[in-house]
Amino acid sequence: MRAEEQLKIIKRGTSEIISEEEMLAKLGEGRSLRIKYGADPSRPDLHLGHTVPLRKLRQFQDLGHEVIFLIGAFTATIGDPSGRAEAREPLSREEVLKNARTYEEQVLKILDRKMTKVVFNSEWLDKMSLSDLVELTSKQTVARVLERAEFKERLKKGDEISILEFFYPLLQAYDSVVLKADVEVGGTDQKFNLLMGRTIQKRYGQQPQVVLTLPILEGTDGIRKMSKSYDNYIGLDEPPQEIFGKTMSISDELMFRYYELLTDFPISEIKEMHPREAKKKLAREIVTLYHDAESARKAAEEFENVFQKRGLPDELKKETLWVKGSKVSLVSLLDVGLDITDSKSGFRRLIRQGAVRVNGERLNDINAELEVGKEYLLQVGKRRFKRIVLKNKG
RNA sequence: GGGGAGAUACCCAAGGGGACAAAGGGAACAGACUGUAAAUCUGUCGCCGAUUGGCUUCGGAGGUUCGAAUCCUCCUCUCCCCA
Repeated sequence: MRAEEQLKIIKRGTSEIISEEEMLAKLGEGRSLRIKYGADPSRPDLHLGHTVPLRKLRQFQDLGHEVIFLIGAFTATIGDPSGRAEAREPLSREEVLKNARTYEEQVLKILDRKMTKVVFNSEWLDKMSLSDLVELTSKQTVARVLERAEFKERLKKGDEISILEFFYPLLQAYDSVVLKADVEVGGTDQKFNLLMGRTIQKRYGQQPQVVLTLPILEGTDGIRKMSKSYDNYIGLDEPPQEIFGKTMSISDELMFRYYELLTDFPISEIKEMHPREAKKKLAREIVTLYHDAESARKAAEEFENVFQKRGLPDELKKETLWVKGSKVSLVSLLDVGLDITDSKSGFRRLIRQGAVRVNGERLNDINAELEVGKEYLLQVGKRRFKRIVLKNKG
């Protein structure tokens, strides 16, 4: 494919390409480019936010380029300051390696295995000698590193910055030197680090990599970036119904954003649809991508059943709870294994607020009792259901 | 090396001896409204009981006091200024 056409495909959904001319020139060489993408294996559970760059990498692969998936085994033991308000806990080597394996598995749901080379930066960073390191540090100044917005903010706020963290951009840049990367892909929050790669590559006499940044996906709250620690994420490993449900709960505005960054559907078509139908289509598409079409169909069906028709989920397992006597208070069931809310106080609170239903009847007595020997359908809020059987343990 | 400021619940942040389980905001959860939307409004938001009760919590360890998040001592950590 001609370089211009490739560029057009690659440009879609990107935030910035530095620089487009260089990109075009590299594509024009007609060889398979080395596309670097660095991953921090500290949290191996991938969510939709991670899929944005991964999908971009896949596009490169489909155009015949090679993806070098770099696992920051070494750097993860330091801790990356990116997008963090505070210092990150370094990981042990064992944890990193274990996480990396899980990571790899999940990543290959999106990437083409044949076109992906997985490497660990510990391979070369472990062997680096002190003089190598000193040489590296001599290629950059403190002032330049301090330019990084992240550091500036933290300095201003009076937060700590460890010297180890300070090294991070340099090491990441050095990775690019070792890998002779042609392109490095990352989120916009990585821009500084990616650009550092260019500078350092030049200082080591290499052609600088092209930097390609992608927008950071907002989480389900629509405000902050998708992240496990904000609990606003949709995980790839989550069950179909969860993915479907979470997707349906996003705002309409955010839906278009998700369409743009997570699918290939043309936005103009989506805008003509009823928002609810459009959102369902999106939810089905996402479930299909990370599970399969059949699961997506089922999830949609169940969703309609539970939320639109106020019915019950399909698969509601019956749980048996063993209790003493002939009657028990509802709240006390938490003591014998009922897992429907965190604490008894919390449970009472929910009852008082009218959030609890037993066999479909709204309950408002916090001392309500259930009869042993019978079967009950418990519901807390809109989404939590439990079918239980009470049995006497004598 | 010297001087100063600070550490409060999931997060931010007030409180400077009793009315403090601790203001306010955010997040979260629930109710109303809906398209399970979002936005909005209302309520809840340490744990255990329940009618006002008990227990554990304000960086850590001790101490003063009838009584400490608040005062004292030591320790840990962070920041700022000076050298």
